Amino acid sequence: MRPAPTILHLDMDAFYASAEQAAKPSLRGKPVIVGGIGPRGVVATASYEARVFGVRSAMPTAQARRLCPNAAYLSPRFELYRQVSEKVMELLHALSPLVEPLSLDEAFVDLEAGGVAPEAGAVRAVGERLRRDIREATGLTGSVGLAGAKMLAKIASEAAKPDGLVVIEPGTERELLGPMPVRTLPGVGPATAEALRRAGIHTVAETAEAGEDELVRLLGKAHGAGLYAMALGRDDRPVVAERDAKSISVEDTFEVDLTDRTRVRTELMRLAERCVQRLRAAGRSGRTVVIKVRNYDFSTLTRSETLRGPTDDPAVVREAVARLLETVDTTGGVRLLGVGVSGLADFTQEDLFAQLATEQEAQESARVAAEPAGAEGGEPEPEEEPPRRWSPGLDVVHDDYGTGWVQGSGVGRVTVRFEQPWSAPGRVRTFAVDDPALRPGEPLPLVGGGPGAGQSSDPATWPKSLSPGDGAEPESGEEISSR
DNA sequence: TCTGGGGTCCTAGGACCC
DNA sequence: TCTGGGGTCCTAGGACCC
Repeated sequence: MRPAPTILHLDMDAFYASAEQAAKPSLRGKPVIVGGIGPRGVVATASYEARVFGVRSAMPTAQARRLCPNAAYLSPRFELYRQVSEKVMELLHALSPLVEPLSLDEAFVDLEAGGVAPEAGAVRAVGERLRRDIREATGLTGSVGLAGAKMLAKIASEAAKPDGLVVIEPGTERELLGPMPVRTLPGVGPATAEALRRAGIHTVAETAEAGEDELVRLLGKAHGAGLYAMALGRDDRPVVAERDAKSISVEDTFEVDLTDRTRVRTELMRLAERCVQRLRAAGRSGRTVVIKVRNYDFSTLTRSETLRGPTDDPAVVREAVARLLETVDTTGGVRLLGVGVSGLADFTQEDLFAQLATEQEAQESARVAAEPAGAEGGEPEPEEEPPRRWSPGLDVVHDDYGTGWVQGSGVGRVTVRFEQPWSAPGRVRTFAVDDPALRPGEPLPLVGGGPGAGQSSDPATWPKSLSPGDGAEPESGEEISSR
């Protein structure tokens, strides 16, 4: 516990939903719900207008639709959220070298390490200026908590929401925490709260009164001792800058349970492929392969296998996944499948055969890719193009009407609203789902865009295609002259 | 009401080793 | 006759967080 409130916690307000409202003028002031759109989706973020109807994060989307049928239901656009997040994190790094991101929209900052005077007035001024800078740079609001410990800074930012700032002066924390429900403390979820409730413990003060021994008996060693310290307001955890990931995983929930064993296998192979792609993109390799299977009744199991050395070879991971699947009964129906890799290392060191095979494979596919289409004499690759999916909320570009977003689709039609972050609310038009004039777009900047700011309003200058590599190739002349 | 996707940390038992 | 103690690794499951 520091003598001054020099730990800052930033939490962006209803982040995904606010970003969507900033991007889509017609949604400002209206209930917006971002999350899974399908029959088994859940709410990621509800705008404050939607929360009035009782909609909350982690609620099934089907339930949200009953509570708030007139909200806009949008698929998440992580590309946009990442862009905004990067701007926010930049502002935090300007305050201190010690920044600990917790997610795209949340982070701790150690202001003491940033040289801010350890005094309430000074840290408050820094917090208020940060909030102004964030609004200016992103158009969004964030709430700030300041305290002498992480836990308290986080409780403070929660109390500050929305669009506020709260300082907890060291010395006042026990008085403040005492009457709060145990669920306020970090690490107390439904299960812990229930265990405590059965022991007659409901508030933070009662938790402290129970004593460490009793809490350890109820909750186990690490959890009990940790909770006791928190209840006393003791929290010396340091702010630690970004750590390397310890595992990478991907998973899919299916709209309808899978019963066909072959289908289960092919889906797992697809997931293995996606997992390895992410592993490689991160420049990592891993030693333990995990599969996850959630059954029709929501019971979930995992099976894992540790290899002799770390790998990032898709074939090696696929084979491990196939072996693991053999140990699982899937006859009841499978709701979710997942593949993960842990035991991550920074480099690959695997058996020579697999290494060689991978390299040969890569050379082969590079050679094939270099061949002009149809040069092999056989019929050209069918190039199976999956049907376009127009998820609500996604960016699109139309040859004549410009940039907009998908408002909805069905029965062969897609409805698009044409507006930009800097425009007035736009008009809606409907097209055939396979209209060649309509194509997927990219998120537009929330601020600093608009006509005369680098973003032309003339349709003739809009990108004709966003296929990978298009327009991204360096000019060959540039490449040569740069050597 | 019927439960996402991406993570982290902890516990506990058995194997194995010294 | 029958049994120590501890450390580390692996596997599986569970709680929790955003």
